[in-house]
Amino acid sequence: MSEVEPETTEQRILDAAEELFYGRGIQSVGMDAIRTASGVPLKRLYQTFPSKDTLVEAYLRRRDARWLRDLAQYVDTYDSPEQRILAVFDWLFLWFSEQGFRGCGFINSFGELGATSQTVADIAKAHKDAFRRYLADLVAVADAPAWLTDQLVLLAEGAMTTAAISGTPEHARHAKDAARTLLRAAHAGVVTAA
Amino acid sequence: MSEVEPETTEQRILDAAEELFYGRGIQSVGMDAIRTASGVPLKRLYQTFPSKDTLVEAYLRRRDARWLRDLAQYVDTYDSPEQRILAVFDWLFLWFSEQGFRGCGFINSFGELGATSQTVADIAKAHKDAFRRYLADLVAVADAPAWLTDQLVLLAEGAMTTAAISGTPEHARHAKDAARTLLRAAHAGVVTAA
DNA sequence: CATTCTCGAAAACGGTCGTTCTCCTACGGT
DNA sequence: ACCGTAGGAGAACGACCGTTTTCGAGAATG
Repeated sequence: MSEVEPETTEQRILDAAEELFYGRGIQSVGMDAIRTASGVPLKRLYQTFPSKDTLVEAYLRRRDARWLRDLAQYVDTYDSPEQRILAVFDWLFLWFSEQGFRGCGFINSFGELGATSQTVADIAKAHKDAFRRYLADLVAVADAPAWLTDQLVLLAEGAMTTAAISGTPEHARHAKDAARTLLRAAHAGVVTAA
Repeated sequence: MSEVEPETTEQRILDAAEELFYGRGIQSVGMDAIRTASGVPLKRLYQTFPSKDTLVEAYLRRRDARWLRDLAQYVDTYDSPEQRILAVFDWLFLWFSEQGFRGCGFINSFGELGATSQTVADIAKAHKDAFRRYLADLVAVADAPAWLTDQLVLLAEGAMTTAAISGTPEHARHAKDAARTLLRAAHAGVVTAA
């Protein structure tokens, strides 16, 4: 019962791992760096996560769940279906403005390890699918055509990578502007087939 | 004068390096794999590129130039300013459909090494800037407002990452549909301010 | 107090990687 | 034929990394 700190060992490891993996890339971070950052000795670290691969997997899964939860919490502060769709891009702006923002952790890990690790590729795909399903719900509630979802996904994903590489959050505003135009066009029944 | 093959040593190295770096990620590829794939012995490899870092840099620079050149060549087969803009997304579809497509090499290398190597981060940024300038030209010639450029960039970048992770090229079509809608809205003078 | 057990710090191990070096073959010039 | 040199194949080296093991300092128990 020496639980002085509220944080469990697993959480301390995952906190350190997330900051390092996200901030520097996965392969650039050794287990020793995670040990130093978390203060958890190597022995206990390997008792909690039997390999670096499992730790990477746990990092991605926790980040996946928290990212979608935070997004939904923000969107839930709006009522109007149209505003809820646009709120997604406001939330992106807040995220892009955070110190240490370095793009989408799943796009980054897919680019780094997707060809090597099927697990990482699958988790990234599942994350993007979940995001797409969330947007599809918002679109359905707003009575917009289903294909608007695909367009909004592209704007959001494009904003993430562009914001990461350029280092400025303003691209979320541009995405929101475009989303508003597409939303209005969809509601107006403007069919954009060739 | 034993130049039987038209390829120079440097080209053979870069060809092998590009296929491996792009296909598996940079840190996952050792110099020995490049030696095997290129058939160039290690000694000559290091005479041509004094370190892995310089080889990575050369890989990125050559890919940058060729990518933009290929895009422009395709777009140049169209005359109408509007069709030239939309042709960008047709070219993306062709690119996404190529065997071994694994997303944008610059987004990938930025996610993997951008935090560690300022050089890689700079090259990725320069590549995206050049792409943006190219789109800005197309937009200007089409007499569309400058801010349309920002929106088109987001659609293109989003299509790249979404196509990479999902593994299907259709997202280029969705991006083209959205681009057409945004282009029409811009020409109609629909202001999308809040 | 003696003993056993727990646990953290750090050394050690095996493998890989970037880079250099060695050795050997083959050829060119005289 | 002989020698010098270039060039290629691969061993070698030093550093690092993921993982395991050792060692010693306490705490718990009799």
